[in-house]
Amino acid sequence: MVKTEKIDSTQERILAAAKRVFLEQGMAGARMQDIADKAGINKALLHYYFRNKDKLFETIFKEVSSQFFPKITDVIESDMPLFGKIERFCSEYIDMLQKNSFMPMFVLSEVHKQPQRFKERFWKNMGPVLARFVGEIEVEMKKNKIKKMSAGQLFLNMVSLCIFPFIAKPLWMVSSGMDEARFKQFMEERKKEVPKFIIESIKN
Amino acid sequence: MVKTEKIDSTQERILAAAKRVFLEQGMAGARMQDIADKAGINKALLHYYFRNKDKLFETIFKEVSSQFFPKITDVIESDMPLFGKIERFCSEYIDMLQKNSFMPMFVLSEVHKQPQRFKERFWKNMGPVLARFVGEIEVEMKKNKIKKMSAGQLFLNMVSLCIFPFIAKPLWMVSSGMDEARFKQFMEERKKEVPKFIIESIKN
DNA sequence: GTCTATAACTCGATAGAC
DNA sequence: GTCTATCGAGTTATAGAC
Repeated sequence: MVKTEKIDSTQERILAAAKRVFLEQGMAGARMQDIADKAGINKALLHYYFRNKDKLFETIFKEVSSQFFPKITDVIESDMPLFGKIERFCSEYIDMLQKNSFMPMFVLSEVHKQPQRFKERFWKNMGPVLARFVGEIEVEMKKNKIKKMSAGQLFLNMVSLCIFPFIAKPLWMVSSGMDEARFKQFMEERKKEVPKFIIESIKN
Repeated sequence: MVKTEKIDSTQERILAAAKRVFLEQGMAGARMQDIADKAGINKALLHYYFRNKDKLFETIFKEVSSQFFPKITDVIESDMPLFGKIERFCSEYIDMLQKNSFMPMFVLSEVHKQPQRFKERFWKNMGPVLARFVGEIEVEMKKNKIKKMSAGQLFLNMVSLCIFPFIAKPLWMVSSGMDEARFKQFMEERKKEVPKFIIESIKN
């Protein structure tokens, strides 16, 4: 080996720590000290790697939100029939969120504070793909393959059913008395239940 | 008049200002100075009325989250048939959120940070009511009035469809290019669309 | 009750040695 | 690259006059 890759480099530990802290606390709530502690270094070194908090946040937000959307692209771009796409769209989405259940809260609460920034940096790729999906739904309606309704409303229904449970996760767990394992199982069932629920509603 | 009620008392102005600021910024992002300014007083006086930021926050959170759930109680406790309840549950809920679109983000992001606190202080009243509603749904399923599925999943679907659009409002507006007026109209349509969508899916 | 002034503190950021 | 020490801005909170 000519080059030694330090597998657990300082930079990587910083990013991992920052991700945890930002996802849990949001930009305003996160503390550089806390990130430094979790990365096992001190604040000065943190600033050495990422000039300031804003740049660090930016990096994490980019990473997180670029994971968050694009897997979906594959499904939409595929040549499956619509019901198949809906099934896979929902189950893939829920699956991804199960592995990253902090993401929706994080992304949404930051978009909520900086909508313009989000639009400029993250929407340009994803927008057209989703627009195409909505267009495809409209075509199926015109052909009377599915019930006629607003395609925008239907799309919003779809993402609501997938994403909301993860945003409401702490509330739901506390309210229903579910523990982590039970919640996981409940979401597992949802991968089938959600598309079934949707298709049941729109099929002719 | 024996007693003069100062209709726009300092305390009330503080609470109104604090509500605005906390709803927009969350606990961590809100500044006492900002609240004081919006209330037209200074920080010292703010501390005179509410010993510290935490106590002030607590008060607002209590007020906001106690508005957030209970209107729903009336609908659930009424003696309408199930489909009627679903219709009114959704339309009332969406209506309430239209007037307070910051609430869901606020409540959820704080519950997310302090789940236990929420459980202890705000769940005791609402829990049983919602449990009764879910129970009623189960009964209708047993009687084969509606399709059989998990009543918990159905209930979660219902609240997801109502609440999520308001959480995603900034994201949705940026993505779809809707302005405030168009979004309002879109939500107006949703008051009919959501219950229709649900009932279409569960009816026999 | 309300104000001015300021203490006390938190936190992001930098200087400078190693 | 990494550390210790410290600065300085911004905030919460209090003292004390009116």
